[in-house]
Amino acid sequence: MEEKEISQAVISRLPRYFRYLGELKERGIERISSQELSDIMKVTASQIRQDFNNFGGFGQQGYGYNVEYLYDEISKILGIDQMHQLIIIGVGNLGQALTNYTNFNRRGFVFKGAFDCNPELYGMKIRGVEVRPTEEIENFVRTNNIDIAVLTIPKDQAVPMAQRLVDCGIKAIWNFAHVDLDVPENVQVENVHLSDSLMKLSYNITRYEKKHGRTGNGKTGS
Amino acid sequence: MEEKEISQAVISRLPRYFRYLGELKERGIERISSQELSDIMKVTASQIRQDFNNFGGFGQQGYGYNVEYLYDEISKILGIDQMHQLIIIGVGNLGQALTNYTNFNRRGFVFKGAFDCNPELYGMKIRGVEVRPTEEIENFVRTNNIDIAVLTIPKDQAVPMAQRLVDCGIKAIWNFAHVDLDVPENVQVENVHLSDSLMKLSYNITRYEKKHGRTGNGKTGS
DNA sequence: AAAGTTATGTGAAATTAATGTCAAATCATA
DNA sequence: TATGATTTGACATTAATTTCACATAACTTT
Ligand SMILES: NC(=O)c1ccc[n+]([C@@H]2O[C@H](COP(=O)([O-])OP(=O)(O)OC[C@H]3O[C@@H](n4cnc5c(N)ncnc54)[C@H](O)[C@@H]3O)[C@@H](O)[C@H]2O)c1
Ligand SMILES: NC(=O)c1ccc[n+]([C@@H]2O[C@H](COP(=O)([O-])OP(=O)(O)OC[C@H]3O[C@@H](n4cnc5c(N)ncnc54)[C@H](O)[C@@H]3O)[C@@H](O)[C@H]2O)c1
Repeated sequence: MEEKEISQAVISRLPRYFRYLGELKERGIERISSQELSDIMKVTASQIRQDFNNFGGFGQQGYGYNVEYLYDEISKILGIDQMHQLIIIGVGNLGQALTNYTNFNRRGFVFKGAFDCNPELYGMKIRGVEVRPTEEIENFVRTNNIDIAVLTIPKDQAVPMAQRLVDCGIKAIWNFAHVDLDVPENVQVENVHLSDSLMKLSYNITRYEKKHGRTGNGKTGS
Repeated sequence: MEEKEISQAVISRLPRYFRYLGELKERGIERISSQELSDIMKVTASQIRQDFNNFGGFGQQGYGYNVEYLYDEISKILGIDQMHQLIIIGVGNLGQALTNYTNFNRRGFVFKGAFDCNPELYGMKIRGVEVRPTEEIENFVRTNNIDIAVLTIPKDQAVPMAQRLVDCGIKAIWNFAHVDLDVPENVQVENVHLSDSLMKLSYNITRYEKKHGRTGNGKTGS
């Protein structure tokens, strides 16, 4: 059986489809055509059909797509029909914020453990999740079938920690440290580089102002 | 003068170049060829040259690129040679984590104000930034030359809040709420959809397991 | 059940992005 | 200052992605 590789460009769009379909579902809408979805989402109907067709025909000619069915299929494609066990490494500002966020749960992402190297944090509980010393990571990952490690530690710590995670059989790393991780291909990495995102925003501000001749609000410190 | 539009694909790569150049600069390295950078960054030398050339010739034939000069030029392109004034709207888990993060400062992104609708938070200070009632947003944005609003409020609040920000002349919105904002083209939006990012990770885990036939937490186990 | 309508799925065309190639400029060196 | 090595910038080529267009299947209505 020939499984063709789906491009990441397509995958990146799936969560957005999923979100819109979830909203339609909640509003009790049963069916939708690629054209209607196109109007709502501001992407071409053609792209919508192409995207879905990568995974097989979910629609019906003359009818369109069944919202609930399509929603379920996308959730299967994304693998969020299954539970994922997470641990968080680095219980600082960002680590705590993520652990406290309840909405990941609703998509089947469950925080099972939290780890830090700061002894003062040991035993502290965040939404029922206890903070443990980093020494326990390896054992915890293995005995609790952890899929994903969330890395919210300083960047110089992230590289060796990623290696430890790889060595104890983690499946994926959600990396918030501002550094590239070099891992084998059996470990998936998704980077969230917030500074990069902010810089892109800065570029777009600058570009717009250049193009439209507004030099800005005088600013530069003041 | 004909200013050709640079594709967002190129822009997305600039912060990464910037990061690597910063590291080279700190290590005291003066010059680098596209081939050397290619080896370090794992992108083709051709793409590096092509990317830089979008903005004019920064290199010298037979020599390569001057690290510091290139670093400075990219920082100008990204607009981070200038200060940016930020406000944060929604001082919850995520809002506080972001406000506490000192590294944005070093790139010229400065938090000038924080706003929430919860009266219990008014007057609270986060790294010297005082939390104010949302009613004061409009006036604050105008009198303090705020460029960027960071939106860390629930998604149903984000849409009307974005409208208020647009109306009082904000230049950009850094949106963490899981919803698409519809704003005029003079306002730049950069979305950080963390759930989308997690779903992509989930997809890649699933894809890898499908491809390699490991259904459970079988481990790499060497 | 037939006729007309709708909207998918698909292959082809167009566009956009990435990679490969090489002449020409500059560097290093003797 | 001449020579050979290096490396960019520009252009050509290839690959990937998006859009177009339409035959075809299924729906709806009479
Ligand atoms: N907070 C933000 O808004 C933000 C934004 C962008 C990027 N980041 C990145 O996220 C990471 C965390 O940021 P933060 O603001 O939460 O930092 P933080 O200092 O608040 O927290 C870091 C935590 O990691 C722990 N730690 C350090 N080394 C460790 C190790 N080897 N093993 C386990 N725990 C360790 C520390 O004890 C601390 O509790 C950093 O890499 C930062 O660059 C954060
Ligand atoms: N915390 C996370 O890790 C995380 C992850 C992904 C997405 N998000 C998104 O970020 C946003 C904030 O998440 P959070 O975890 O910080 O939530 P939170 O509940 O901790 O904080 C939200 C804050 O916004 C304030 N608020 C609500 N409505 C407001 C309004 N109209 N004006 C001003 N302030 C208002 C609340 O009083 C609260 O202080 C949400 O949209 C959430 O979906 C958060």
